[in-house]
Amino acid sequence: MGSEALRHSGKPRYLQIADDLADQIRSGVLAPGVKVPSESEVMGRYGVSQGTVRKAVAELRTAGLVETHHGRGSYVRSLPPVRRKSSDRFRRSHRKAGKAAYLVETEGAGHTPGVHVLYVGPMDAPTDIADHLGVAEGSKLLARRRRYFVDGVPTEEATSYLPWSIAEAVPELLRDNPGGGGIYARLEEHGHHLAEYVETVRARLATKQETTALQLSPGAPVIHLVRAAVTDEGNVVEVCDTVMAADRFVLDYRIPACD
Amino acid sequence: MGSEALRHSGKPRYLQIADDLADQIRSGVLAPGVKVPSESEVMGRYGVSQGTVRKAVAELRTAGLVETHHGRGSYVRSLPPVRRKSSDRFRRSHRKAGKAAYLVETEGAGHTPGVHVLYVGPMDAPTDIADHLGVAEGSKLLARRRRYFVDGVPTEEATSYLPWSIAEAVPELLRDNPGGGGIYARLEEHGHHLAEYVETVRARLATKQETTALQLSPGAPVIHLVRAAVTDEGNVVEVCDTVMAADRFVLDYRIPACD
DNA sequence: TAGTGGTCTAGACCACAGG
DNA sequence: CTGTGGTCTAGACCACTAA
Repeated sequence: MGSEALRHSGKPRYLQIADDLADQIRSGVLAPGVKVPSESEVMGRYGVSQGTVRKAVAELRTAGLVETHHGRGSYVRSLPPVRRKSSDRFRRSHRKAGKAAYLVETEGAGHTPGVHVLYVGPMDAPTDIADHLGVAEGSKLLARRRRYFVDGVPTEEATSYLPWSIAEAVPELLRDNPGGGGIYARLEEHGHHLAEYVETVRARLATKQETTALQLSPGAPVIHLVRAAVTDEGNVVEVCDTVMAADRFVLDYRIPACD
Repeated sequence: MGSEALRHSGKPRYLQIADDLADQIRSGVLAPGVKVPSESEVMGRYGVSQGTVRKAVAELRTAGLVETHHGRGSYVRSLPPVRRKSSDRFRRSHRKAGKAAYLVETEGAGHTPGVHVLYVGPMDAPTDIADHLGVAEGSKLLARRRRYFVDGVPTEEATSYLPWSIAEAVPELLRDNPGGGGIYARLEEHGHHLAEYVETVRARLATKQETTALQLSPGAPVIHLVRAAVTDEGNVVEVCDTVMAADRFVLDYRIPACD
């Protein structure tokens, strides 16, 4: 009985099994990409029922150690490359090189970047975005939604929102590729001189859609970052809403000391 | 059979039940703090077995909507206070008021702050901290570990590390309460003029210990923040390692645009 | 003690992937 | 087709909590 094993160790059987497997993964007995023994095999090996094995594997999944695929099996997760989002990525000098920040960052780390444009076009302002932009809810905005990849693995999904009145004066913004230096370069070329960026960072569990879009395990955490670009006049001309796979990013910020 | 219901909706029964309950919570039918119907009651109401109900409740738990207590029942989580860590919280002018940043932030939001000092004393430098401080691994450091509360609920655990050579010259740092303005004020009084703070932000799932310390549900995400305090001379005099319950914080950063 | 959530079983059927 | 993970049941026993 399970209760017997429980008395022996003071720990649920499914956690013992999960720890056993986790040790094998961390020690390299089960290498990244390798198939984890099937449920029925683990059932036999430990003499437990399927439900117990499933609970054990669920533990490993939320710990980010394995990913499960219906009909195929469970596999040890290969650790994805970590990208570092530094706060000086918005320097104008970087834009002059003509490359977007993510390209430089990713290639510099020896990885292959990729972007997929999901949508570029008009959209009614959602409440939270409207708040940031200082416009009415439901106002017409330009939305630019794209998904970023590193070595073919999706890591990030970002949507930029701009008031339509600003966007229509900058024709490049309606194209999939806004050109060298990205949309901030285009905005500054059209007289919107940027003074600062304000970022707010949250962390939470991924929604079902995000789990799919970013190929995450259920229960995996994401970083939700909202950045507002503010001009010299104090106007917010763009808001960028980004959802990142938490285990693939580290955010860096430099805060100058002041009085 | 479950398969029948599955065909009807294309959705697993346990998710239907979870969604039903989630709707009742969001619509206010089940208010914060209220007891969720017991497993046996839900079993009867939906005509499913205990395992199915448990999976549904597990969903609500990882979604942060509910907390379960062995032997007592499940309760709708009362929305926790959100503290806003603005990047200007380290201004010297705030320190002159004599209050620590967390006190001002928490009281300003209408909540009752609390601190519990867990440890103040010497410690050997862990590798990552040693890297930040630019000292050898295993060097003698002063460690100051404390847990922060909001309205009695633990929200954050932070450890400050300082090279022992610096700490021993500032006697207040060895006391539980370092005095008005916190350790940054003491450091500046002793000639360490701070030029900037560098923060690195990660998000991940809580470990077992963190789950206990911060009273989180298993599988809940945390924000892991490491801040280095840098002097005019470019020396790192303090590193603060903080783990926060992700759903209780929003981090704010202002990034000045520059060339 | 009664009621609650936590663990476990033995067996069933389903949906998916691959040979 | 076989083997895999995903869902579900009916029933059992345990551990914790509160009356």
